[in-house]
Amino acid sequence: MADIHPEHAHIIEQTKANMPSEEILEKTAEVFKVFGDKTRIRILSALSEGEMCVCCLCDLLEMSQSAVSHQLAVLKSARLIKSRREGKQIYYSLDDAHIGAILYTGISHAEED
Amino acid sequence: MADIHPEHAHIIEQTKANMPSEEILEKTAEVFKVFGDKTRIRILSALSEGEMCVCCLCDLLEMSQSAVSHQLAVLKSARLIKSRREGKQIYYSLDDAHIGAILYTGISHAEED
DNA sequence: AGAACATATGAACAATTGTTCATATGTTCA
DNA sequence: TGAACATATGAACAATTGTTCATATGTTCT
Repeated sequence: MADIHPEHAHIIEQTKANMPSEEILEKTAEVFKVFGDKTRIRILSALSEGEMCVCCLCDLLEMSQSAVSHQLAVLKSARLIKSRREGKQIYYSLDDAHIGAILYTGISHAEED
Repeated sequence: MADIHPEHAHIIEQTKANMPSEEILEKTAEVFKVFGDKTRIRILSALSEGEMCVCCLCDLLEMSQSAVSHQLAVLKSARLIKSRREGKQIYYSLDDAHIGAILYTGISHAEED
């Protein structure tokens, strides 16, 4: 770690003062981390069309029930999706509109260039 | 993988047809993956205040020059940031306004509840 | 109650990732 | 040109992560 240049000290302090707390930055990274997996993005993208049961997701994604369930658990514990039981099946959907907005922002960025 | 229920086949096809291509979904996950690390979020958050040289970032984040440089390389190759040399120092900044928007969306979500 | 179905979950393993250490590259100034 | 400074980069290692396999839980229907 290099020495602090006196003329930079002000900028550093100023920037530090304006940044969100470490706790918020940590939480932010955790949220993005959950979005940062192809399987989970596929699930979220599917659910952005409407709620869907686990077996539909398995068929749609062509993945094992176990793999899908594990990722659904990750998404749910991060509160990106919620579930509702109807008889034997469990339907998942995006937790709120905010999630769709984050997803859409990321997809838009990926679609550029 | 369970058998496809006939009454679900339509929903599955419909959803699949509306989803972005696998390539886009893959790219989307990759972008979020880059956002999904605390050190990189801290760097992006600092840069959202304005451009900053590497040594300032090291001081601000209280991290080694090597660790910061490695993450700057990751951010740059994902085109989330860009750089500009001025003498011995190299200044980094967010690549475009879109990056700040994605960051802000994530931070807002983390700030809720 | 028991069979069949839908989903969840624990353990294990391969693959990926972030940091550290050591060193290389590129710039300025004497 | 050589010393000092600013940044980049390769190798190595620990830690984290996603999938598979096996099995458990919970629901419906007869």
